[in-house]
Amino acid sequence: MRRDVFQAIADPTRRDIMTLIARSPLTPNHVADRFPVSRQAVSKHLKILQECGLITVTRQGRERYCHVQPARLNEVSDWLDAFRRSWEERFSRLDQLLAEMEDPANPPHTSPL
Amino acid sequence: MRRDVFQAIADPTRRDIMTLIARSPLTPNHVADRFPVSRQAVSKHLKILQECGLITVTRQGRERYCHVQPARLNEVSDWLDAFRRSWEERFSRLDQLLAEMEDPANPPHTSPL
DNA sequence: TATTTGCGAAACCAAATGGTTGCATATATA
DNA sequence: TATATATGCAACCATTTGGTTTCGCAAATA
Repeated sequence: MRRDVFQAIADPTRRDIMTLIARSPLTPNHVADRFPVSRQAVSKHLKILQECGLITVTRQGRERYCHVQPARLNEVSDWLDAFRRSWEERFSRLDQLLAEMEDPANPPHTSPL
Repeated sequence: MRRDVFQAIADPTRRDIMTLIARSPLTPNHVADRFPVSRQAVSKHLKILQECGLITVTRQGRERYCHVQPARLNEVSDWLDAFRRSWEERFSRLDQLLAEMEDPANPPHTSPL
């Protein structure tokens, strides 16, 4: 099974869980209280987040606290940055730009980010 | 079927396709040449990217050119920004911080991004 | 006109996903 | 000690995913 950060945040519930426990660590039960699915479904989401390092869990007696690990999201922003660099590189390649200007299928004036 | 930007970029092949055509628009066949899967598999990926607005396709005779639409990725960076705001808010809430310092299950010195 | 080329659509398939219910276990508490 | 609480794990299920092969059709070309 694929288990990477991009796949982890593809699910809207998992994104919401991340944002929720970013404010303050919560136990699985408290997290589950905030979502319309079962405790076990949330538990699965937490396991996936844990497996790709987006959260860590510390035990405190019979309770477990889920803490967010924000640094792991750098993988996403790094990819976004690399993508944007590729996009901007397009405008610095004169030959490419000239070719596009002569070819109506490749409009050169598509707006950047 | 879910069809949003997060789900679209969850697949590594689709991320690579995005980065590839960010440099310059390509036809589906040219895109497929760059990947180890069949042309039809790539065609499906392109359809998904198109359905969630990450690429647009212009026709030129019997060829189609796939163009990246970078602005749609703002949905991702917007979520990252919102998440980081939530994370930073954690440090501005004094009561929360004090509670964490007294509770070893909630370490207050977890490193930010 | 006959053929090649570019590409989408459909049918099919194994695996993954996101959910459920039920059970087990460890820790608090009465 | 008996009970309640917090939580993980396993089994099961329907749907989605990512891939394949096959077919069809429109546009270019011989």
